[in-house]
Amino acid sequence: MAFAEGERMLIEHIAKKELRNSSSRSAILAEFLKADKHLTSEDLYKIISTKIPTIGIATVYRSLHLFCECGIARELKMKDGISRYEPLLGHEHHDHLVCRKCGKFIEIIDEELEEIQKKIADKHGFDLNNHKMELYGLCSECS
Amino acid sequence: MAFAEGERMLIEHIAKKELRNSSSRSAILAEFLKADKHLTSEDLYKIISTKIPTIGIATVYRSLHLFCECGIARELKMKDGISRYEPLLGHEHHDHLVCRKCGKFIEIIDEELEEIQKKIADKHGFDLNNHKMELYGLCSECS
DNA sequence: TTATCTGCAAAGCCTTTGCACTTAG
DNA sequence: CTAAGTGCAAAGGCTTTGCAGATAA
Repeated sequence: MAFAEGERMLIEHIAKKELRNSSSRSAILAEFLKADKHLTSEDLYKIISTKIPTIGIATVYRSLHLFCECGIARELKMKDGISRYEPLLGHEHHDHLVCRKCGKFIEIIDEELEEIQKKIADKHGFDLNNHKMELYGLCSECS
Repeated sequence: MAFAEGERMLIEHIAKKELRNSSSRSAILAEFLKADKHLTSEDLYKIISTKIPTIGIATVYRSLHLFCECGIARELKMKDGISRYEPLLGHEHHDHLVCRKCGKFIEIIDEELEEIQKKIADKHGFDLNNHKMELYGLCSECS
């Protein structure tokens, strides 16, 4: 279960860095994992606010950064300049298909693609450890 | 030659949109194409400033947007949140290999990759018209 | 107790916009 | 002359940071 795993990863990270457990952070993590999709800091802030009305958006940002550090989340800078954060747990390494009209976001997992990426990196002597691919177009409903 | 082509594209766009020719804009275009690499607005602003000291960065931004509109340039939002603009002329459709350490930027052109992207889009009923891929890792000199 | 965590507001940073002036057509 | 282009400074929008009070250990 993603939640338990995420919680474990966060706790480990906190232990390693000698940070502290906090109820706000746990709540933010829980909501983030529950949503299980790409969220902006604002999205997450709104969700948390319904549970913890006094929370500040700075805490959301600080938590998201922490989640990225310990591998629970990944930050994506999209075309609109707004960062989105996506959970990595239970999602294999993937890319995105984005509809230019309705904004639909589809996760792609493709073996063949991964292989080619690796091949390209090798050819240029790169030691690959991350990548980002976004395909933009019109989805079947919008075209 | 990229410059002549870029100038032609800009002029056509200007004609179509009933805009006007301006010396600043031409100078910005010339420097942009001369650099022939990824530039931030700040980079380009500095370059132009040496030729036209009175120019404002707003004009650089406005020009870059125009170049993107007419297909001379493309805007890339990178991990650091700063937009970079790259010339499209004389460069086939390509992706990027980025070194996480030294920032080296390599353009990739790969037929096979393009095909797979198309295949993936088809599978999901998407009509693809754009994509962005960045592979992050360590280059041979940095690893 | 002590260092971390938090909310708040202020500051940062890149980018855009309003305005009055300039300039192309 | 008219509408687009420009520089400047101010405003925007997202994100980060400083600070004093709250909280975990």
